[in-house]
Amino acid sequence: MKIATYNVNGVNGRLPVLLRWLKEAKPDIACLQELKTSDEKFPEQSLKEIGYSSIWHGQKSWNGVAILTKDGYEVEEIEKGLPGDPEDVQSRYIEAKINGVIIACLYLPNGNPAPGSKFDYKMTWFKRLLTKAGRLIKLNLPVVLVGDYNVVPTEMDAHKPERWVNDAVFFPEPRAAFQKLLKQGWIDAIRELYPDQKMFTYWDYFGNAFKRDAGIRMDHFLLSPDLGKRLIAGGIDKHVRAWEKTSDHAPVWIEISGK
DNA sequence: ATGGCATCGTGTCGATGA
Repeated sequence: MKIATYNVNGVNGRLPVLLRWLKEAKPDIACLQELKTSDEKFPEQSLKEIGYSSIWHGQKSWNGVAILTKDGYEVEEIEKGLPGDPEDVQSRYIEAKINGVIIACLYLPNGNPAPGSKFDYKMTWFKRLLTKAGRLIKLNLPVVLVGDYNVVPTEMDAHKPERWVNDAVFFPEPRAAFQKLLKQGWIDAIRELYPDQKMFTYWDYFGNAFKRDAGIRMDHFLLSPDLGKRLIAGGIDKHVRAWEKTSDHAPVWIEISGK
């Protein structure tokens, strides 16, 4: 089973790129972030026409997450919105059970400018995620905690770490929180497959960042321990970042053995 | 220290992102 994640940065503006990538990559499950659309304007029909069913948690203009599945899979929606703060109106979390696997699709707050209130929100959200992740891993079920974490875990995950030291994605606090997730037992799938390689999932639009390969790795697949044993392949669809009208992120995918 | 570039909305610029 192939599972992918893609921060589309506007699902309607990006629709041609999204459809082209789906037809090419053919993931069984695709988790999307930064839909930037209200629920009403989610392009359900266009995705249906190429064989994907969707569940989504949208929000006008900002944020938004979705889980797409190839027709034929049964999707049991579990939750929209991350628990822990009823006042939080931002759409950044959606969870479903598909084919016996719990898929938690998330878009962690960026947190810039840091320090400040947005950074505080990032860390509060991260603490709620740690609580949620701790509960999920205790279920002893196959779980995928996947999406745009807005965290560059280590220096190896940045082309030029110095460029990011004043950015919330590279601040010590979110990096420490990411390490806490790993300590819970989650496996960073891409790092597991490529322990020594610089692997990027995001490149700035400006300064020819993609051509210079001046990227960072912020989109992550965290796998529950049992799923980690079923990990057989994974990668980054870097070529998609070179397409016309493309997102600043590239899709990331993994292949899990079994049904 | 800043901007670079791109998205969305009801706009022709501001807010947001990273």
